[in-house]
Amino acid sequence: MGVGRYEESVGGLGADQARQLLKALADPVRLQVVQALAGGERCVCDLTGDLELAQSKLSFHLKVMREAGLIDARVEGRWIYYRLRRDALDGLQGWLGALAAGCSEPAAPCG
Amino acid sequence: MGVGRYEESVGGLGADQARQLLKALADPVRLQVVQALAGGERCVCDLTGDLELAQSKLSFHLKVMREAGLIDARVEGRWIYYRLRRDALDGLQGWLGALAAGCSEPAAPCG
DNA sequence: ACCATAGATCAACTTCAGTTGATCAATCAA
DNA sequence: TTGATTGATCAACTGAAGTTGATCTATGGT
Repeated sequence: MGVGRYEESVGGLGADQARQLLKALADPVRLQVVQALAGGERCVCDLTGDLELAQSKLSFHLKVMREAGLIDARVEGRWIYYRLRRDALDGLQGWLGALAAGCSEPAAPCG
Repeated sequence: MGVGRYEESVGGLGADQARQLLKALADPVRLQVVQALAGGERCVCDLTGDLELAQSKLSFHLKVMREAGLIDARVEGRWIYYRLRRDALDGLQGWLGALAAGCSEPAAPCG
């Protein structure tokens, strides 16, 4: 069988969606942002100030996270509020759960 | 053979541990390996064959995953069996759950 | 002892993600 | 309208992460 032998999708999320989300989370700057957003919605100007990040830097990372589906934006006047997407977090949790489900099977001896 | 260094018995993961795990998962090659291991323990030679990866390439990624605490190795004769660490997957799940818990709070208006 | 196989490691190379400073666009207040 | 502020975007630069092919070690079979 070779290619395609393993399920390309587990736990409701496609492998590629999961990977985008994981990648969006796996950066130190973005992790800071995520932790700031874990307490609730925040506007960009607050994030810039609290995290002491260059504006273009923060904007770059917000875009990565948005394109991965990890966060959502809401425009209000001239401010933009970002928040974590629960469906993304829940989806990843489910994906991890599916991985964990079968991972304890012993190997077929390889001799 | 070096053992993973993921050890946190109680409560959630530290942000840095979580980030190491996320990074270990957020690579296309490593994700293939993870999905192969999701069905249970496998030896390296099987992985090399099934995933059609260069041996040094696979070895590199296995090392990254091992150092992140995502997988464990077991030596048996001249074969080495790898498997996913349940504690790592469970830890990440819990970490995500903690994020999701408070993320729906509305923002304090920013004017 | 010899040889074949499993798998780790190394150095050279390449690629791509993140940083930086600048500029652009949109909104609001005067 | 003008000017100030929010935030996105762009191009040039940098460095870390991944790839490749070679070599090295250890184990087991003959």
